Amino acid sequence: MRNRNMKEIEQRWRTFWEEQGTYRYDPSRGRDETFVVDTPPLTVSGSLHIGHVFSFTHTDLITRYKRMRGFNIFYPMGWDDNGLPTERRVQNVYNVRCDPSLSYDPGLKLEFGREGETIAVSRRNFIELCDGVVKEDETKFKEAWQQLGLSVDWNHTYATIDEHCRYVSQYSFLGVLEKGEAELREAPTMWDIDFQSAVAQAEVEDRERDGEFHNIRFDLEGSGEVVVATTRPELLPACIAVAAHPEDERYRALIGTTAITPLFKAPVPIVADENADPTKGTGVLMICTFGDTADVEKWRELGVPAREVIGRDGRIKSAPWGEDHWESTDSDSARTAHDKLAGLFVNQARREIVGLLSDAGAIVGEPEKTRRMVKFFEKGDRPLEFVVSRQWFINVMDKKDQLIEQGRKIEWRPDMFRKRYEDWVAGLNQDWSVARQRFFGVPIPAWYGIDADGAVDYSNIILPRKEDLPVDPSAETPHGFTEDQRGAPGGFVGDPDVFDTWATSSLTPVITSGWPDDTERHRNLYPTDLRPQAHDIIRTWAFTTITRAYLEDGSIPWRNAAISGWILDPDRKKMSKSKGNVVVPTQPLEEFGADAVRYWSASARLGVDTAFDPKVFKEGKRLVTKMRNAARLVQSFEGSGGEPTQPLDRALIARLGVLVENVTESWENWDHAGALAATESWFWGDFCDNYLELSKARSYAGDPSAIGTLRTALDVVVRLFAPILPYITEEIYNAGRDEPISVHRAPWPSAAELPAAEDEGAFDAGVAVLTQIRKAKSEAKVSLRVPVERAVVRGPKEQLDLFALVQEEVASTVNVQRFEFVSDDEADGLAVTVELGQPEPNPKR
RNA sequence: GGGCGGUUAGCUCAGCGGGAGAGCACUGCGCUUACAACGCAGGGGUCGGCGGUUCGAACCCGUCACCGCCCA
Repeated sequence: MRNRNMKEIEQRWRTFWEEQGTYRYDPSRGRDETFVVDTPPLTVSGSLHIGHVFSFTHTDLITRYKRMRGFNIFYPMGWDDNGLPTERRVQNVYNVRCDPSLSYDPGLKLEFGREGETIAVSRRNFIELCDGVVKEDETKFKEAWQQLGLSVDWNHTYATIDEHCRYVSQYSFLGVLEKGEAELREAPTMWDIDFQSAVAQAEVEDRERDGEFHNIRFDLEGSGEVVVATTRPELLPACIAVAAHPEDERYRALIGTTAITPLFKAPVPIVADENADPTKGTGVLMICTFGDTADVEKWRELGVPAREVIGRDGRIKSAPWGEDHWESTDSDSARTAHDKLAGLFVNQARREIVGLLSDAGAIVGEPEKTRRMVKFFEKGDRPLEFVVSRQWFINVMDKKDQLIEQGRKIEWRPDMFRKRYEDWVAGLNQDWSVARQRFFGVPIPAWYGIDADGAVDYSNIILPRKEDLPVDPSAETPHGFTEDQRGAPGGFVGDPDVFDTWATSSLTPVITSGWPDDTERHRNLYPTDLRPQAHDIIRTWAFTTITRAYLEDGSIPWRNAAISGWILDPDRKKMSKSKGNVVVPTQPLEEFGADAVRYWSASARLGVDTAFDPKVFKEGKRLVTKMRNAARLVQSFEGSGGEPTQPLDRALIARLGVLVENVTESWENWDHAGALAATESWFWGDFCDNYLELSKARSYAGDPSAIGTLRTALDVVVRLFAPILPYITEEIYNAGRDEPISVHRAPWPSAAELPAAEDEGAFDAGVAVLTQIRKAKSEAKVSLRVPVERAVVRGPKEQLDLFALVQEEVASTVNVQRFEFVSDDEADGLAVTVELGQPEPNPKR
């Protein structure tokens, strides 16, 4: 019943806010009175979970506070729709795969949730399907955000795949390229064999896997042998050196000599390497092209050509043993061995080569079980491989110090996340790989020339003119060429790749600011005031955004980074779809209402991971109900009331002033949880439990001082709660108003607006006596209405005098017929003894 | 292995140099003219262990243990 009521309230005020434009940004106001939010573009991948609600509410809280402080709020909304999550979803719901070699089918109609055989579709058809799915999801998400009461200005909405974002993304990239900070490089890159794409360091995670150390005997040139330990024997054909720690006495003499690989008989140098751990395996390891980042580094140091053995499909490639840099002292047996591996997947090849080595007597002892860390694409299922490919990189390795310095100019809230950022930047080991060999994304704006022989000349990069952006090089022709030159000698070929999602979402502060064309708007909106995000994407979103801003003009993109924690399941595990422990917000929003869900979010401090606990929703709902009831009582008294003249009323106002100051300070310190706790405790304790009860007799009698105090207190406390509970506060604020005015545009309360008043201790004295009488009745197991014939209050004279100021209110609240005071200056506080009378007959019964 | 957090009542969490707290759960009482989806009251914790600084430590320092996250 009340649920439906709350739902009606939510619906009514949502409509009101939209009609009134309560949350609209005013472009005519200057930068210093504007508060700009850099909203996270939410990944549109099908479902919203409670963690999103949590962190987005945090953003809305501070935004609403700032709005009431008089700021002109710029609070846009973004959707991150390009990228893998959308492609995956489209592949699943339509059961298709993208085949760029196919041509566009304008009549393609596919049923949502289609079963049966997987259909291959053209790139353009695939993108159209992605566009469709994304539109639907955006509508659903928008509905959820509005229900939650986010004070977003929906006139400023962007999607990372829309034309404007493609424009900004490509424009910015061309600028980075012009500055010489983007490069096309053929280099070993981490590669996901399932998604068939390069991935960046930020998207990689280590997972622990079982492995086995195999001890492999290498002959030494001349005579002798050395035993190499490896968990990846299938990389033996790619071995370009073996390494031991320079301090390892056992092998020191071998450094600088040459070993011969078994099976392939390739001569390889024995080198010193700090990375070789003498305690692991035999202490001697293989350097291969490429097993890991350390191999890549060592390979660069050695300056020898790579022997690539793993293909983009994850299978072993064939190799021209005996030719070029595939030297072997016995090419025939090398070819024979290699032929047995070619075409196998990595793990198959591992078993195969162990057998071959074993047959050749090159295995020493039994394999030793081990746990090892293996690199995976965070969304991938099979280990990453390093493959040599041509990729676009943005230079970051040479800017670590500057990027750390940029991070220090930003206020991180809480501050510990600055450290997280700095550690990530300091630990970078490769430049930022921005190209993805995918389909649904912002195309890389480049073509490459084709020379007279028909070969692509990657050094001849053809760029679009800025006025032609955004472009799709696969479908559009570069300026000065004609479409029939595509793929022809002397012609061009389009870069088939798209940007990684982060390459575009790193630009969110300028996507919304009007950059680069609307400079006036940009000046008013950049840098932004607030970057809200969760801590897991500091290495991606925060890092890439700081990087892009630095590369563009040396600026910091935002003044404050407010970092939300995670919502964990009750076992303190991160919620994730794959674990099946995700809570969707629909049910809590329906059952408890938006204000209660927001209360739950607001009760957690920034940066703190919190276990999901639905009891807090209940608590929030209880507070909402309490407010409605208290407001109903206050608003039921006639008249507007007057100035507080009674000691109790003046004390309440004084205490309210202290509360306002404390709560304001909490907000200024980005501590919404502290603000909520203080307001709630004052409202529930001082106001409802004590003041409301103590003042009742006077209020019912129409005392202007009491009624004025009630109205003032309610008005202020409603505004204090407004950022957190936007619906119920709007409802109370406007009760009885003919023309509604939004509380969310009302000024934030200040102590100065309150009538001057003092609290010398009468309130506490009254409450102390009140509590003791309540307790006495409770212990006597009688109703609070039972009269007290005589109550003796003993205590220091000073406190008795204070109590005397409010004794009538206490007497009427707990039905005391006569107070007696005993002065005792030795006493610690006020002590009350009561003599109870007979219960009055209850007229209702 | 390095870094960063955390460990406070049965649960979820505040407090961060001078009274050990809130909500929920539990117990008792009470339909008191805003509220029984409520009110009033109560029980329950050597604030992870051990050292140290201090007149005084949950709070500062050191150390250990366990949990989580980030990175190797």
